[in-house]
Amino acid sequence: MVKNCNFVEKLRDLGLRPTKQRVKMCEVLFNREKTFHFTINDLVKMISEEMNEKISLATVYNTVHAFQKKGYLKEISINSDKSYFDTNTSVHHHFYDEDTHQLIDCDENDIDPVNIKKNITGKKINSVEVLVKVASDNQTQK
Amino acid sequence: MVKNCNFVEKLRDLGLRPTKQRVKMCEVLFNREKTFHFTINDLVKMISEEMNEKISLATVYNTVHAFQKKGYLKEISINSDKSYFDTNTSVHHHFYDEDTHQLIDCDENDIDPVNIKKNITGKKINSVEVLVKVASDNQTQK
DNA sequence: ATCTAGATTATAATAATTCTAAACTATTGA
DNA sequence: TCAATAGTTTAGAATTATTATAATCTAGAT
Repeated sequence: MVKNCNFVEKLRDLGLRPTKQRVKMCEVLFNREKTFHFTINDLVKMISEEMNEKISLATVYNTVHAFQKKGYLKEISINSDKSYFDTNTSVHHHFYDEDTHQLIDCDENDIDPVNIKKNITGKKINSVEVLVKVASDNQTQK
Repeated sequence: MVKNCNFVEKLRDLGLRPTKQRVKMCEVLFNREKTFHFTINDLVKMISEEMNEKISLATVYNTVHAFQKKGYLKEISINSDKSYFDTNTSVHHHFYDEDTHQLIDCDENDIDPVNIKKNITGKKINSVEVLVKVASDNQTQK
């Protein structure tokens, strides 16, 4: 279990004032073995269930966006009615199960490096993300 | 200029009743040299400006979704507050300009085929999409 | 021409997200 | 230490995209 103190330092390093709410959110998001994906709604639920804490929805939005801007969280490019975020900020790809709407991380062995041959003058590549959509194989393939 | 009649046939082939609204929407969407990307809002504007026609918002949604289900339109997996659609239904990838929020099509020469080594039992791959995010190269890189 | 399933429509409802403005608090520096 | 203040949090309202509803309409079959 990482001490709160670390998050206080981390937040300060990011230029974010280490408020009670932000530290709590860090604990919920980053005090884990594994990285994971979540929606704002998931996160609010986690905060109230795991931490028995209530943080205003507006603050959760603000903080998630602040973390994202600082590169502490990553938004996932899936078209959906809601936004998905990822605590794994490294460059990696995803499988998306269209049946269950589950998002599955790939590691570097799952997909070979993508070779981009196009170049847009004056622009640099910020990220390359592959999304592999999968669905049930058998029966009446829709 | 493709005759309406063709869209009537096309719609029938897709199992969609060729109503006035659907034919009009086909004209706006597919009577073009080039494929393009749009949001529902863009499309409503195009219909009213280019065709001087008014189609109910609900119908535009219904029809776009019907076209999508039939594979006549493709939804693009960009996380955004609104949904983007593409009249180019072939498998292709995108560049996304984070400065201008413009979406640029890739053709098959721009990105080498992606080699997926992961396999999920019982699931088949429906699509593989690469999204390359680019932004201004020079100055204060954010 | 009539019937009917499927479409269209205006409008209401829903859901995610952003805005607002008042209350609060971490930090600074006197 | 303590007040000033800039940055935060908050509840609730506002906004925006999308979906649901239910009445009306119409394409296609009989």
